[in-house]
Amino acid sequence: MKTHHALRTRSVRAARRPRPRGSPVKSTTVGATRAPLRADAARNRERILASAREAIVEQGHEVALDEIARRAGVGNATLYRHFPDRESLLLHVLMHVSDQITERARQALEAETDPFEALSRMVLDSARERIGGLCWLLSFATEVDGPQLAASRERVLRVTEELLARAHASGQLRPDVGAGDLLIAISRLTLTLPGKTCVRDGDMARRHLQIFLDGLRTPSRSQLPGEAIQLADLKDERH
Amino acid sequence: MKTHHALRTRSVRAARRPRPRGSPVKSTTVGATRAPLRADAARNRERILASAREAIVEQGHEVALDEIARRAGVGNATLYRHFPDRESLLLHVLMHVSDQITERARQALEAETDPFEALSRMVLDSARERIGGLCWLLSFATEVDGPQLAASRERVLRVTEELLARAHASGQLRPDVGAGDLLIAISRLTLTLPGKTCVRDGDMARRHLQIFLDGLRTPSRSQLPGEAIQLADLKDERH
Amino acid sequence: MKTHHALRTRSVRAARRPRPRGSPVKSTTVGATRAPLRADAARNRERILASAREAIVEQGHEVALDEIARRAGVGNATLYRHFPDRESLLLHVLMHVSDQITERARQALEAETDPFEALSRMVLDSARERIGGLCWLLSFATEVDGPQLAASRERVLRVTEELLARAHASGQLRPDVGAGDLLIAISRLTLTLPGKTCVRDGDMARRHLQIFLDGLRTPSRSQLPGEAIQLADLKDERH
Amino acid sequence: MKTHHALRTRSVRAARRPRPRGSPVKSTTVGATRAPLRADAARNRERILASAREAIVEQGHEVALDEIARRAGVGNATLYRHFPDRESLLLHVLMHVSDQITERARQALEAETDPFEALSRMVLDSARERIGGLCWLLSFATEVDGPQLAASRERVLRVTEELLARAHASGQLRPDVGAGDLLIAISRLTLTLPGKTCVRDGDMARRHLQIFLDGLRTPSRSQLPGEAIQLADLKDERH
DNA sequence: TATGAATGAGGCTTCATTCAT
DNA sequence: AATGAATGAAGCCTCATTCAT
Repeated sequence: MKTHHALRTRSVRAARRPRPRGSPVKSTTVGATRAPLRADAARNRERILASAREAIVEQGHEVALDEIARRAGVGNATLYRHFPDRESLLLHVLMHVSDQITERARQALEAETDPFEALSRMVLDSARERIGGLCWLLSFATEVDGPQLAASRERVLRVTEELLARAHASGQLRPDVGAGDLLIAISRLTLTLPGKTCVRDGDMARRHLQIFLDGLRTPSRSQLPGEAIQLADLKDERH
Repeated sequence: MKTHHALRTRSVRAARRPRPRGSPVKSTTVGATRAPLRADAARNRERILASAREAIVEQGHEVALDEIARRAGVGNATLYRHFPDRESLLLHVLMHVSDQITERARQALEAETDPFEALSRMVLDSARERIGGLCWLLSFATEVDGPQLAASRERVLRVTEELLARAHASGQLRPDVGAGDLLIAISRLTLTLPGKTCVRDGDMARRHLQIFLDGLRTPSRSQLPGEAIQLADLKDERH
Repeated sequence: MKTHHALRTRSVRAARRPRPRGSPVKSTTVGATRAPLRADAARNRERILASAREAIVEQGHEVALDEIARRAGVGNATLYRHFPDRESLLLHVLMHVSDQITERARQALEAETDPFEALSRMVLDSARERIGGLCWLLSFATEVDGPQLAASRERVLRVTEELLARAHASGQLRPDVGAGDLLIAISRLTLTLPGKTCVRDGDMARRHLQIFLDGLRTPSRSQLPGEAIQLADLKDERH
Repeated sequence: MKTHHALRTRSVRAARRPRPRGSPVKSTTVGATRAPLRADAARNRERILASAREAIVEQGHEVALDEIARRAGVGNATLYRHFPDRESLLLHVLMHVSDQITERARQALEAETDPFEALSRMVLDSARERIGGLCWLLSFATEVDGPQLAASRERVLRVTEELLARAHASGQLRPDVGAGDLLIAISRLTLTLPGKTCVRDGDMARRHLQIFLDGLRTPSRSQLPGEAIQLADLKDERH
């Protein structure tokens, strides 16, 4: 009875119960704020998200929710008011991260004239977000928690493809890599290692991302096994 | 964390005893099986180790021990008999993995004439072991659980340094990387991603390791931030 | 017993945290309720303590915590919320018992004019508390779990010494006994016997305590082996 | 759902299963050895009993059976061959203790001319056996494990009554105490205290038994509450 | 609305007992 | 006959989630 854990490694029970749907997911980024959301409530929400991200980076993606609530300085039930369950919270953190990467990638596209430089900038900026969790977002369901997550996902995918397309076009990027390769590799190289509270983790991630980028440049120094991982390959692989 | 017995008679006894046997752990590499270990028991032991590795690869390093026992087809207590606690089991799995990597690296050193090829071979072979757990082993205590782990650790470290030294000497490897860089990057790029039971994970790992290797070649295509991570940097980083 | 984290991510987190709150333990004797504690929570807490005492008396000090929780009519985790572990619960039960004995001893000191009568009254009153657990309290660490226990311990010790001192001074108490003798003997003669749920246990305890008291009177009817057990002898005997 | 634990506090399961009867209980003392019992087997049996007694004295009556087996230097299954379950082992230990006390009491009866001296000697000798477990034997079922336990029980009861009868007759022993009082008090005052590995425990027991004896002498220094506990009072109180 | 408290399921570990050499 | 190994049922503790203030 294999259980393909996803964002809810912690509780198996959740899978058994009827998902308590109907949670008022509120957009965290740009348009269409569903509910106006009182000022203090909004502040709480942001603090929870920030604490969650911080806690995950420090202790891994299985942090206790109470720990997150404590860091945010709110009661645990408040956390649940904003995010009906663990999965929801994590997804929103990922969305947040994703959106920030998207934003930076766009800036890179605008600011950098050299396509490979733009790509590099996006990759190295991603390292700053630390959680190698983009992968989850990418490989994870789109419609699960409303269209916002899907949108967020689409945004980062599209901008990544754009970056790659330009880099490919410029002839600086080896042709046998796809957006999937890039995103997965970023995820992995920035993933928090279990059992390590190594301070230099960030440094290492940057070093290794740089090496990876160097390996992406033309002329290709090797023949890659398998085929380029495209965006489509990252969809629906779960379960 | 001082434990004051007396009020917790329940669980104290075990702690008082000098731990019956220091786990009969027979060396997984060379020879010298410590304990004769009955035929069926030995089979169980191997099945548990195999199941553990498999389960960890599939579900992450936090798999329930009961799950591992179930996969191995033994009772939960049997698992405990062989490995007195979670830590012990994981350490033995890591040791097993480490030893196999060491073995392959040695073969690469012998068989390959080209130093960079030898390095590549070792790196790509590592991917086959999947668990990006080497990192733990490397950064983890040496004397804690007997000399076997220390030995295992030293072996993989030494062979890695040897590979790098030769590659550096041949001028094919960029000079600003150390054994720490290599091992950490391998760990990360082969780490099982939470939430993914993606079948092509192995393929991806190999692709990305190859790209990483390409980035390691001379001439250096960039200036790396920070300093080369050496082996010493991986030691004692815990706690 | 060094614990090396990293390989046991599962259970480690809790240990890392500085233990959320230092148990809201309101003083059981005088005043100064530390934490306001909601009405129902306070009720639960009292019920748990009462059930624990009852269960210990009936089944010995190794009763399952789940059993205690069941008797109290609360979930097992609720018990944990109030008392983070077995030790904590038992200590609070002991504290409660100790404080009651102290209180009664003080009343005896005030009310009784005859010093030996005061002593007798304290001893016989102790029997009513049943749990021969004072001994633990006495021989147990003082600073370990906060100052409250230390205080509770000191109180009962001091009042006992006072009672003995007066009885000695009056010439009614044989000189070769100390407070340690008294407290240990009380502990033993009121200890719940394993395997007995004998209803007359209390009666027996009182009978035997009375006989013991008679043996304490002057003139001494024998020469006691060994030396008088003083309070200091009861300290730090653990581990 | 109160469970009246007796000799098997440890496992509740045992109570659920059909008692695996038919164990070849062999007399440990005088007459009628059922099975000849090979020499080495007999030696094992004695070593197990001795280790059990020692372990119980040191660690309480809940020692792990494996611990006892280890002390005896035999495999755990060997222990089970001799004593089909925990209960059986404990009962035989008690029987052993009981028989030794009986023996000493008889010697005291013969050797001492003064009846109270004889009583004292028996009481103080009992302290040497340490386990305050006689009580179990006394209050415990008689027919459970064959007639031998019943016999052992009867023997110690009878000799105790004889000692008391003579002491009463001599006018040295206060009249309001019975054999039950004596045996229970001995049990309690020699009971191993949980959480204490106090070396002076034996000293204390002797001191307190002596004080108790002094309290038993005439002239009575008080009026005892309740009635004298007779032997009949100790029977069938369980469950 | 926000929060402290309650809960039950589940994980890890232990141990009495049975099985297979 | 003796033993090492296996087992399943608890026990203790944790934590995601729900309730009641």
